[in-house]
Amino acid sequence: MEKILNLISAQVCAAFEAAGYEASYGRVTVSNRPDLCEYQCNGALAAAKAYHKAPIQIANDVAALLGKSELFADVQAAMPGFLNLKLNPAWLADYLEQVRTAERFGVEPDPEAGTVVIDYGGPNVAKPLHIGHLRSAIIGESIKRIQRFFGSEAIGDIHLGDWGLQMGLIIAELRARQPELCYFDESFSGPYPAEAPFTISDLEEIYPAASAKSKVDEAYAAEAHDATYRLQQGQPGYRALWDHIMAVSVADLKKNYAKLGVSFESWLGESDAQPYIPPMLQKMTDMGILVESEGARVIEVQRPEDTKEVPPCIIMKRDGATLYATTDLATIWQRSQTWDPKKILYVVDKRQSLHFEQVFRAARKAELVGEGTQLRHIGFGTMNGKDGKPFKTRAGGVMRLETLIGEITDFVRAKVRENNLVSGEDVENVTAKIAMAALKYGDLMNAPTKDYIFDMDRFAAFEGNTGPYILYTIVRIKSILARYGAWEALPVRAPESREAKDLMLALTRLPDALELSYRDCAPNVICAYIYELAGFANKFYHETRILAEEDPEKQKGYIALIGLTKRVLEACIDLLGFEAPEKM
RNA sequence: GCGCCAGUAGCUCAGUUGGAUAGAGCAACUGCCUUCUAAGCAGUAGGUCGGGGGUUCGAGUCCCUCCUGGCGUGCCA
Repeated sequence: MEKILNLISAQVCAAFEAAGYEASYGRVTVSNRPDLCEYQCNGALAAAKAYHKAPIQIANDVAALLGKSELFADVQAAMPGFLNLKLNPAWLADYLEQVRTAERFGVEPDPEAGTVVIDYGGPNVAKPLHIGHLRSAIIGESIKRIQRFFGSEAIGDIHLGDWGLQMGLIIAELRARQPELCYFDESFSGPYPAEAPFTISDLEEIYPAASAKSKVDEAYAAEAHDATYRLQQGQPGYRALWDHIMAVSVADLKKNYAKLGVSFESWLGESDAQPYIPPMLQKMTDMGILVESEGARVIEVQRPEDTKEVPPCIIMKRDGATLYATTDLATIWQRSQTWDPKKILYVVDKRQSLHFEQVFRAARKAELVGEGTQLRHIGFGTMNGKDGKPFKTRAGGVMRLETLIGEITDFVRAKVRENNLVSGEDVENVTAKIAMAALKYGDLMNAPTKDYIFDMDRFAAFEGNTGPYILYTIVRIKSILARYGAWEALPVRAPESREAKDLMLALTRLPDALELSYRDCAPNVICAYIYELAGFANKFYHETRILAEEDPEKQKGYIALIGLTKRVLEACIDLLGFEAPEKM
């Protein structure tokens, strides 16, 4: 359905035209002076120049015409030439009743929405998830849900880091520790054991140990490189070990992402892109774009219009090995052939922006995607500690995701018990929901591209602009609705108080917030919106005795209003990736 | 060196295509619970929007310049 600002603007534009001015000056915005009006139009100020007239005179002309409109309860021209508008309460109620009964609150889907692949995982196998993976997972999951809301067929792709030197390091270290294993016996003819010779805990210890050793021990590093090479050549024992590493690791990853409420439709990894590499290289060679440079094979991606220097995209190293960019390009080709997506979105640390710029340009040049396919890097900022430097634990290490979730959960549980509104088995259920809201909202409220300070105390506060505040608002409404009874069919009624009208006006702003968050892949816009909406809801709640209201018609109106508010808030937090409990 | 991003209240951050008096939260202080959940509501205090120029009726927002910080910058991922 048509957005309220467009309906209002249409009226004002018509008035401008009727008064003898260009219609486009009639564009209306939400007021930045809520004490004076609800909507404003600044067109008279802009028109003054073109018509060589005092802005206030133009505003007066238009105001006189608008006074008759049924949309407005009040129209004022204010110095130096603002048009201040207040809506007719009855008209507002009619509009909101349409919103209430419409599919998806009347928000129009994107007619251009197609298949979209979203890459928001990137965890390395054999390494525990740490807080560096948090933003990608949380932001990516939210963007996926927003894409779906607007009609996209969204595929979350975890894109596992399951290939390359890290795997060689693990294999080399396993070989150093247990050389007697059959995987290292080249004469072994199989079959290899079904059971892995290690657990996830072993792997999580092995990888960092091997990585550290390789940095100081050149011979060891060479062995790791050799193991990587042999694995990539398909040596059976190494391949069997790799299968074990994958099975153990993926099971653990699934468990941990599930705890976060994050899921993926595709569990492919870098290894799955490998078969695409040889034909891709052939294609690039045939096209004549794969050129030799300083011993490496590269694709030049500098463009004449560039003001900056863009280094070539290196496809093959001097020693013939492929690298990160090669795999990413092959993955693009793979995705393109598998899903033919309209968009591929990468939710990856913003420090990799140059890498993606190079890869995207190379992909275009090599025609790995159709021209209609949008490639976009949604770079997110670093999570810093209170000192402004990348977040570290007290011991100086990287904090594991499990630890973080555990700490927040413990805090919330204590608070839930203290509150005493839930008991028994519900405690854990409610605790988990609140903890997730605190964690996710705390992250998503920041613009993705910005670095932000990760402050455990702030997550623990739960006052003000936090996830629990949003949940609390919903829970209070739910509590009233539960006592009232059937509320779903009650129609919206014209507001009689300032608080009711403010809440209704806030509800009409939903489409703008959602569309902006969709366009910019910015969940923070939704956070800002629901914080504002929750504020108006709490003010209304505070000023209005709902259940004690004696006039049943008035009461129905109140119930309809908070019912719609609840539905909107719940729809929004669903897009953010969390949900509200019944009590808290 | 070059490129990108940032600098707004004590702290953490909003601020849509330039519009009226620059907004929140936290921290501080003051009120409001025998009444639908006080994880709430109302209020007080706190600002040369990094500095300097410019564009115009009007600049936190656009242009130039300088300062400070972060990140990136050909064979790691």
